[in-house]
Amino acid sequence: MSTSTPNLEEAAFLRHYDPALYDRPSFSVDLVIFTAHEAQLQVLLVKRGAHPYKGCWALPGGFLDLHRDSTLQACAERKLLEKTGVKAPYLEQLRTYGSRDRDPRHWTATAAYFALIAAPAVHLGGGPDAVRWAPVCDRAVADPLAFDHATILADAIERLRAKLEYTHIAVHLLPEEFTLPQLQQVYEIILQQPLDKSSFRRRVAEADMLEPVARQSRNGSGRPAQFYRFRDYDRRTFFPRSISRNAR
Amino acid sequence: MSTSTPNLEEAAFLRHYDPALYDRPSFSVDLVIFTAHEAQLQVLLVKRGAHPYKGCWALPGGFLDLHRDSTLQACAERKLLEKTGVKAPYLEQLRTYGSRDRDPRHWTATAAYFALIAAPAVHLGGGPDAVRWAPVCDRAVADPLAFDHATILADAIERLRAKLEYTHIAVHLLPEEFTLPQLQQVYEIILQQPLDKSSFRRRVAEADMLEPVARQSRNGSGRPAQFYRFRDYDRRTFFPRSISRNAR
DNA sequence: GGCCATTAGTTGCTTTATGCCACTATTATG
DNA sequence: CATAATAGTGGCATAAAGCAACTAATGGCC
Repeated sequence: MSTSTPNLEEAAFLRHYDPALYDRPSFSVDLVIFTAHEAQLQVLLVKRGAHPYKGCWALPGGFLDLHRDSTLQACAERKLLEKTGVKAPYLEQLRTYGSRDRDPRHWTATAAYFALIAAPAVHLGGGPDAVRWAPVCDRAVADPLAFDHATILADAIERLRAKLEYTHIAVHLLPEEFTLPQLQQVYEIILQQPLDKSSFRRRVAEADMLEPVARQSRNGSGRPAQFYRFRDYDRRTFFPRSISRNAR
Repeated sequence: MSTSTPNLEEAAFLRHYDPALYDRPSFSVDLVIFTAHEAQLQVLLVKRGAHPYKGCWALPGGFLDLHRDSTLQACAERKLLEKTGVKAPYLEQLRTYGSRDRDPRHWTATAAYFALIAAPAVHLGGGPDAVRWAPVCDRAVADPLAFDHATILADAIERLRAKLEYTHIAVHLLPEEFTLPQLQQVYEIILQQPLDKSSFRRRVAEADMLEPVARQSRNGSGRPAQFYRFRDYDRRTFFPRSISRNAR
């Protein structure tokens, strides 16, 4: 990214030569990387090292590399790998934010993606940037975010909540093998309301998404819980009803 | 839009001058404009007058104008107005498609929007382009479409179907005043299955979205139907359950 | 006018899903 | 061996959805 102002004479020439070439917004990809950890939904933030918003926390991201990235999705996958060192089990485009005002320098657009990863999978601190997990509380994090990243984050949380109702993406916030109480806790963390155990289990059973594995938890006192594995990561099936109807 | 190939020497200079300026994909906005007409879901297509895909049907759209459009949404609104002459009651971003391959010339990205308008509202044939409504059958139209527009269309239909289940956007496919049988027909057209009249009306009544107006239909034989008006275009309320559960 | 076809709109019963709460099961701990 | 703690099941009251028969209001036709 450059902070120099365009040479207007040159720009005018280029515009004449090929209008489509010059009339392009600066285009980047930003990531909203979620994990569920310690009874909280958390999002990965990086501290900006350059102006504008220098020193401010922001969503990880960066500009497209037209030579390396053959698709937008590939660019998002590359940046995710660079930031977290893992290939996320779930990565989905959120939407694209484009306006003259979102960056004080010029017209910019950013394609926002959101990713779900299991908390233990990530080892931060690889690069020189300051990186941290920030707990999400009521559609936002405690710190102010650069650009329109607070809006992007709020939209991502809304999308995540909505998709929890009719898809099984919650499993991607857990390790490959997990228990039903763990899964229910993920739902409760994200929907921010307690769910009825009996109804929750009935619904999960009806969806027929999980297969038991020969393993049981040993978490201190109490009856050990059965571990399960998500049956088919490719299949996109739906709950017959909204799961938040199981609220108590 | 230009079909000339970039001057590589010049491009290299510009890249040196401002890497962020040159490393940008060509960026456009495409529209999926839906209407419900004659018991079919229809989508607006234009015939391409330039290469590539010259003579092929395509979704309407075009490049951003960084001087006129302050946001992506504004650009979509402008193009919609240019194509249809109306301000659509519903316009929503679908997603952005970007890859090296979708245009044979170079790396391109397009932000796709979908719009819903009432059939009688539109008067086509304003511009020199060939424009037509194409009936949608099973997530596609009869003709092959330019670029990846068939994919975009399929995604738009999927989004429309999904949103029909939990929002009231269907009303935007009808004139301001409409009858319940008309509304039910819109649902049946898009979901492609007959719905139970009694359950449908019960659900619409529970949602409390419509207010009756002092007007009745005179459509040939049969009892005249009550007209209604959508109560609040701004409010985003939801059906408590998926409406397609009313399938017979 | 009277009958019929046609479409709009209502009612009530049956079936299914959900909310709720109590119950059993299996472990650790003292 | 009792108790606390967590996992998991069962049953019943209530609410919603499916289904089909019913009434209502219009135009067309004799």
